[in-house]
Amino acid sequence: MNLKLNPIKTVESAIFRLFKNDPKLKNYFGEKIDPIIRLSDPKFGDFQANGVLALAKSKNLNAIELANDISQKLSDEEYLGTKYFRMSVAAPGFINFSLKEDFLIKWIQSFNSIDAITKDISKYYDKKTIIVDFPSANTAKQAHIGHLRPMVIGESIARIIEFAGAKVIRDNHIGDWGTNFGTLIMIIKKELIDLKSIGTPSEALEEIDRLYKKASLIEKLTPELRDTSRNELVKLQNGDLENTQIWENIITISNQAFEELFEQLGVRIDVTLGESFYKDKVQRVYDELSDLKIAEESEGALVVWHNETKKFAKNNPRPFPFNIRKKDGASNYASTDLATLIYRIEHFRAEEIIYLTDARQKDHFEQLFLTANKWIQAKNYPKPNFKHVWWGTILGSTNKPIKTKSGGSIKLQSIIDEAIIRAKEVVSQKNPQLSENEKDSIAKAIGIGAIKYADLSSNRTLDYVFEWDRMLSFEGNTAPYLLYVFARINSIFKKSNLNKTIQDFSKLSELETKHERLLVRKLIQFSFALEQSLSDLRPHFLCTYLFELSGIFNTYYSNDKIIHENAETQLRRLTLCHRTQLILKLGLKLLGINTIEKM
RNA sequence: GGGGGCGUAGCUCAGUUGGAUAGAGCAACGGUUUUCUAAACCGUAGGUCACAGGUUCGAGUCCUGUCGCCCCUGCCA
Repeated sequence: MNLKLNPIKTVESAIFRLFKNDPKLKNYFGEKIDPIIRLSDPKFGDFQANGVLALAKSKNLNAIELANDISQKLSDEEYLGTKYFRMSVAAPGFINFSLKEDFLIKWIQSFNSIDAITKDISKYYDKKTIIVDFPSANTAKQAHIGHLRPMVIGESIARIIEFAGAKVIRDNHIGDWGTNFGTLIMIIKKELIDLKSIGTPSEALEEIDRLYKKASLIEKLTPELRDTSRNELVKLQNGDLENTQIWENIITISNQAFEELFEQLGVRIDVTLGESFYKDKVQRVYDELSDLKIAEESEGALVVWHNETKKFAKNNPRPFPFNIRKKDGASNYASTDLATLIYRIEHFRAEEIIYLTDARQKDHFEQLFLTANKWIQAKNYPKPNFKHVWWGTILGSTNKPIKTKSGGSIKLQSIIDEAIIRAKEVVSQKNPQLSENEKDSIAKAIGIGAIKYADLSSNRTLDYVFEWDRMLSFEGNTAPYLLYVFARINSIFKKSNLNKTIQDFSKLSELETKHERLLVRKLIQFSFALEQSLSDLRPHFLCTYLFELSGIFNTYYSNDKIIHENAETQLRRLTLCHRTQLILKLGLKLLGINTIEKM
């Protein structure tokens, strides 16, 4: 048997082979059937094939008889055989599959390292070039809680598809070319501010943020200043040296301040190409889309209608065009996104582009993709896949979007700081004997891990409620609970005299207890969870799995003594600890969460 | 007005894309430690899956309608 990480694949390919080779089945159903194999309730087995029911129905056959026929044929050595799988049929026509002991052992022996797992899973994307557009940091403004989800979800998705074999380019598409720069330059000149002398990047950014708010207020009181600002913006756009210098300083400060956050949150960025980079590339968008008659003038602006989609059709009572050039001739979000998209195809040879934003931008991306596809088709450009990965809002305890008491947005840095402080309080309380350094590094891992895990563990398309006590709790589906299991296993290895970095754990002796078997079966389900997360780019499937794995490990731990007088038993149980740790570390890594050796 | 999302236990959430008797965690109640980290484990209780129809062997999941909440709806990104 060719062992696959995911045994469902093995079962599936045996069924496909059967339907290809068996003349009777092939005649009746053809080769393109879907066996619909799913995990099943443990009392029925490990997996079940639900597809027989539909097949039987399509030809008016007795489903149980068909299921019996198929499962009997699968027992042939040519297909699944009987060494590794046990099959049974249940009403009204399910085929149940159980993994036999030999399979459990063989699987554990085969997938004994990250490399072994990587080798299997990297075929999923097979070196496809994928641009992940995140976290779209803004400039001249401090990061707030709204930046949390793009950083956390984006990083996790990037890691997951990278692990699945994609060549990932993380492109931070910064908003560095807005009208706000006129206002900022105005106030900076007016107050003779030297941005470089302010302090650290985040302090400087805070000052810029404050200056902008102040300037907006002044503009309201003295409208002449608004003209000054507009004039500064025009000068900037025309390449005025002094204004360009100020603009560059602001961008540099913003990027540096964001990098501090990326560093803390473990976000990696490959390229940072903002709107300013595309400012000389939007003309091509206007030209080509106009020439192709994809875009047309409307109320002075250049827009794209999509008549095949009711919502974006021209004859809609309340029209909703894709506006790609404002009536004053300026570019906007849409023009830049189109220019960016073409650049990514031509320069990066992107085969897939994943955009990460919140739910409110769904219409924009629907219009963007419709427009891009028409453009690409007309010009015969290479056509990548487009995906919009979106998410809901972070809510406060009142079930309204989370805000500070005064109604402002909460700074991302203050969230991180508070998480670490809260985590440290708990660590100090639980383990007062640790050194201050140890407490700090543990608190950092737990605090940041907790924020991230809270964001990732529920379905991203839903809103979620931000609750400190829950995310930092050591009970339930939380980062601390998972991290604890990891640390606990470390402690076992320390107590045993086996060095897990030297020992290869390549053999596994016969399993003895029910908890050993349950743990192995759960370990085997890893790839299933991973593939679920991959198929829809939803990390919460992986979270749910890791939580369940941890629970099963804890049960195992409290029932089966691992440090054992019998050397063989001890080695086997330590091997299971080793694999649990392997999967936990890998899974958490894919979520962007660092493990800690002790806590 | 139009479009989209959501509604599952007191609370926070899962529910394997239509499968077998709807699951966790918290909170509540009860139990487990001379033994590898009790930051753990085990148990009890808690449900008209918003409501009403429909589709079929089979619906929390798909379709229609109703109610409720949230978001988007021409030049912000």
